[in-house]
Amino acid sequence: MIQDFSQQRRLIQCFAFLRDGGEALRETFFAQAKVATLPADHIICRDGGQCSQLALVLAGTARVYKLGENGREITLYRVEAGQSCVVTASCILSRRPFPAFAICETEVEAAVVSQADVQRWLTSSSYWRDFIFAQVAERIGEVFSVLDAVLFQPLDRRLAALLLHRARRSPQDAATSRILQVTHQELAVELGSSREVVTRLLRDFEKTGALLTGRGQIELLDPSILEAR
Amino acid sequence: MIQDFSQQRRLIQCFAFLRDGGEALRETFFAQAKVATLPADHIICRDGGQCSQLALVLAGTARVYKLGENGREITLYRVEAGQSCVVTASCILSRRPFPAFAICETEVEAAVVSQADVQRWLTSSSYWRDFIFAQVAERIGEVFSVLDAVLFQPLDRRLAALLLHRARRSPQDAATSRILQVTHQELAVELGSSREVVTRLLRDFEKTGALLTGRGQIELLDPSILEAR
DNA sequence: TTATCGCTTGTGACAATGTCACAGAGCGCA
DNA sequence: TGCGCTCTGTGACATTGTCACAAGCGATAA
Repeated sequence: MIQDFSQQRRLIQCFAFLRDGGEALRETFFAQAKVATLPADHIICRDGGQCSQLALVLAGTARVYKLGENGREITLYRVEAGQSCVVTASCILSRRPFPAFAICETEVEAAVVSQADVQRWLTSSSYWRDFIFAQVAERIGEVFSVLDAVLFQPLDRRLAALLLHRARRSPQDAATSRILQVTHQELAVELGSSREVVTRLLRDFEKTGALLTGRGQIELLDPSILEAR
Repeated sequence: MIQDFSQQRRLIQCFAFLRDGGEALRETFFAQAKVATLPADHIICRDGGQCSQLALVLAGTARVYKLGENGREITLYRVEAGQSCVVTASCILSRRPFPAFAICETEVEAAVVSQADVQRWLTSSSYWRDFIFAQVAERIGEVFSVLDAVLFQPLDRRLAALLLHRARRSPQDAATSRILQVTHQELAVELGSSREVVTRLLRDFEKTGALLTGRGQIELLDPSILEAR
């Protein structure tokens, strides 16, 4: 049960289906859902584990990734405010194990909904249904892109794209947005590669003058070189 | 409209939701669906294309794959009798482009359902809903496995597993089931690798006495060697 | 029969990426 | 200052992908 008006307001802001789905949906949603806060690094679900509840993220981000036998891993996608991990939903609804790991990257605040409610609202609300299927399609699309990148894109291009993407979404002012706080290991994990390979590629980029590397940070000097990849 | 009783019977045999979902679902399904036959090699959907209808396969198999810039490709999964490509469904319901290619591997006979009906039955039938979500979860699981294999499994092991899998499902008698009719190129496409690499690995397997290769066929001599991979 | 054509297979050289082992550099902290 | 931890750098080697090209095999036409 969610009684706090400010929480209700935030949920409505984050999730359009609550805004547009009508009074009935909102009422049953607030009656049935709970808000939970998970600390950073909390493991939400293990590969092969069962999930019993669907989380709708209000704040923070969770990362969904695959872990290989050798310890290498790759990030599949992130679940951010206003989103939900619907792979969870489909696992809930078909009682299958979750096929990856999910972990809190930051502290995560989320509304938690039971399997029964997820199912019930599918019949009663077209807005909820649209939300769920939009999320399903989005995640499938993201995973397909990852697969495409892994198989068919050269790693230097993928690394360049990742650096540019990070620079774009860094929240600081223009002056510091060119300095990324990130380790080689973190980049390798995003790409599903290994740290040494990332180190080598960064050295090559550095030779061309595209960037400067330091311990735990990368300064982009000439993004156009990276864009050319 | 599907009036032919034998077609109705076959559909009910193939799809449990029609058997268990009640008279009302059956009636509306047979009233709204059509049966279509597509020739082998027919392209069902291109990468980035829109899909407007959901196909429920009655006979034959369709293959869903990703195609890279360089011409390499990888099979993601197959849609066989009793199944449906629900990635299509989620694309339909969220009006997103389909993120891969789908092609008829054999002649395919399928019941075709409009976007509106897919949506309508989600509200009206829990059996239809369960069917759709079971398919979604299954496909997601398959794609996740492919990604896992590509990133974390050595290719010789994947090739060995593929050969054993083919041998198991080959429909002939025990004597000939050890002879696979398949080209190196076809194996490469399954694995998302290249023909030369498959050729090399097969040569290595041949050296160990695990199999014999001939033009367009592979004879398994000692499956236990492959299982050890 | 022979010529020819298309598909399939074989192979060597090289490029890209992953793995392993290990060394050193930077940084916080006792 | 010295210790311990994380992060980075590097060489050697294994695996996989790419490219170029040759050869084999089987069907069909001449």
